[in-house]
Amino acid sequence: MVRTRFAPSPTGYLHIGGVRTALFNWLFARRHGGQFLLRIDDTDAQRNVEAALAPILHGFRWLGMDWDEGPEVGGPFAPYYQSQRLTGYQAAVEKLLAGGFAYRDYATPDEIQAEREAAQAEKRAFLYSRRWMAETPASQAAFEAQGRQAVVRLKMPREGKLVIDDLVRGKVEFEWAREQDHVVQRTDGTCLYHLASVVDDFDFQITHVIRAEEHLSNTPRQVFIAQSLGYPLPAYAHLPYVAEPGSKNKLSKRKLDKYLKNRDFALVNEHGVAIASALGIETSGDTFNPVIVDFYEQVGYLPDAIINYLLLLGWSLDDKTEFMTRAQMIENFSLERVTKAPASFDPKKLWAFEDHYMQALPIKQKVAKMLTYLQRAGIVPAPPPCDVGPKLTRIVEAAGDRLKVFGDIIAYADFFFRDEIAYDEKAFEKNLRKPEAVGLLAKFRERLAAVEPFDGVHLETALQSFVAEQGIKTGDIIHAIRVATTGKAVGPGLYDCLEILGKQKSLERIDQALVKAQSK
RNA sequence: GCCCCCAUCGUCUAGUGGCCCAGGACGUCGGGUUCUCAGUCCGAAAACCGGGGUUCGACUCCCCGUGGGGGUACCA
Repeated sequence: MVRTRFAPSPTGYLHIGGVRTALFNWLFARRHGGQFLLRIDDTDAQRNVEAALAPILHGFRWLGMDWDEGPEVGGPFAPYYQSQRLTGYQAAVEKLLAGGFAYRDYATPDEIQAEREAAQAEKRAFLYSRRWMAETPASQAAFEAQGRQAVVRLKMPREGKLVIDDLVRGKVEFEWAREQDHVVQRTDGTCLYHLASVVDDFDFQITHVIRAEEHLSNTPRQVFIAQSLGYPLPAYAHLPYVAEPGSKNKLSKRKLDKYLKNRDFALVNEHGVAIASALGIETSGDTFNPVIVDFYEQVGYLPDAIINYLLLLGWSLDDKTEFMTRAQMIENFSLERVTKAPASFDPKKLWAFEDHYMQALPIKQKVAKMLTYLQRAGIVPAPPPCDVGPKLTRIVEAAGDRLKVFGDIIAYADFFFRDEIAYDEKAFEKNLRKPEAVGLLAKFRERLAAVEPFDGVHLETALQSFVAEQGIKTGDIIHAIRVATTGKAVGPGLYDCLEILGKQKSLERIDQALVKAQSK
């Protein structure tokens, strides 16, 4: 039976790098028909854990990574919150102490620091002298009489070595004598992460600890704790971290300013921020950006695109497979094929996956989802009038693969639904300021009024014959019509635009543009 | 300082001693198609960190550098 876990801290957001780690855990568990659980590392958390956890759980659900045990779903080993498991940690500390695997230490932080600095000055590895170690009640009392307070430290072995057979990295060796007597319990009685983590992994019967490589160096002390407590060891797999765009530095949420200097990152960010602004979402600070999963949900990316991209960030099936369904991912995932080197996050490639998945999405689903975006942006009223559906379907069809995320519909649909039109002034200047252009547009307006039925085929015929008669090229008139009727320089095919707009509205807009063109 | 991990095109990667004067994808550049944009089609440029070994033969194995990352906390 395989059991894996992901242990988020309730921070209020789900980090893209964390999702990658969670994904590999989830995939591995599903691959082997095991369980994936969520444990909440909230030992040093402040007041509102639930509020800070909600966006994280929401993100997992949105991405389709279900957990078999953990918050909200419970499970046989509940509770899954570390803050509620303190007595278990305390018991473990007692056991360590009783077994001689740990000791009460009365050194002050300054005294430890002094020893550490002395070792460094001599260029040798620091090893605590254990001068303030109390092993008997008598020495305890003596130290306490001096007003000293105790922490509990691990009494690490000082000879031999540890060999870990890491599922990603292979054999990794550590000399025990290089390992510190780490603190497992503070003077105030609270326990530290490593102890808690090991106890929980045992209690939850975790078989495979799959986590970021920053924990590789921490593994010896965890192994020591586990062995001292008589626990069986889980298998370990240390994943490379996710690096910054275009660099090998670890991706962190704190360096947003730096990432925004990366062209691709900035582009993806701006695109998302524009959509979010139209939706009235707060986009300031470091709560809304491409490092955070919520960004993608709000802007309207597809979970499958995110997952597929993340899957390939540090893992590959072979030399060519890029796109995989969930079932294929589960069927093929293996830790042996995880890369050892860090992989940098490339927003442009994520964008390419999004593009692919969006184009593959059935039109009905696109329309349904995009309608909610138009409503949220206030372009379409909340219970939509019944004619909106067919019209929106036409728009989505006409826009085609220009729509990369659901939120893109806002920019493509607003001129079809809104009465007033916002002109791209630059395009207007270019195409509608010259007298010839205005003259042609005025002439074509009359031609347009006679087109019947007002559909793509007839519109094209009308325009082509007009062009032939006038002895001009299509390009000489079509841009003027586009700007006049849609306000923009780019967009879906013009015949589609006119047809969707309808004759009346098309003529009105041309008239309006002619007035504006001649005003100035 | 000490310990550990890592190193193929700009990026994600394939490669487990000869199939590699290194393959795929994203991106980039050039061209075709087109009313714009998007797309699509065709084409191009683009990498084995450096130095020593081992071997008939190294991207692949070993050693030494160099570079990057992590740990060394009464953080997680």
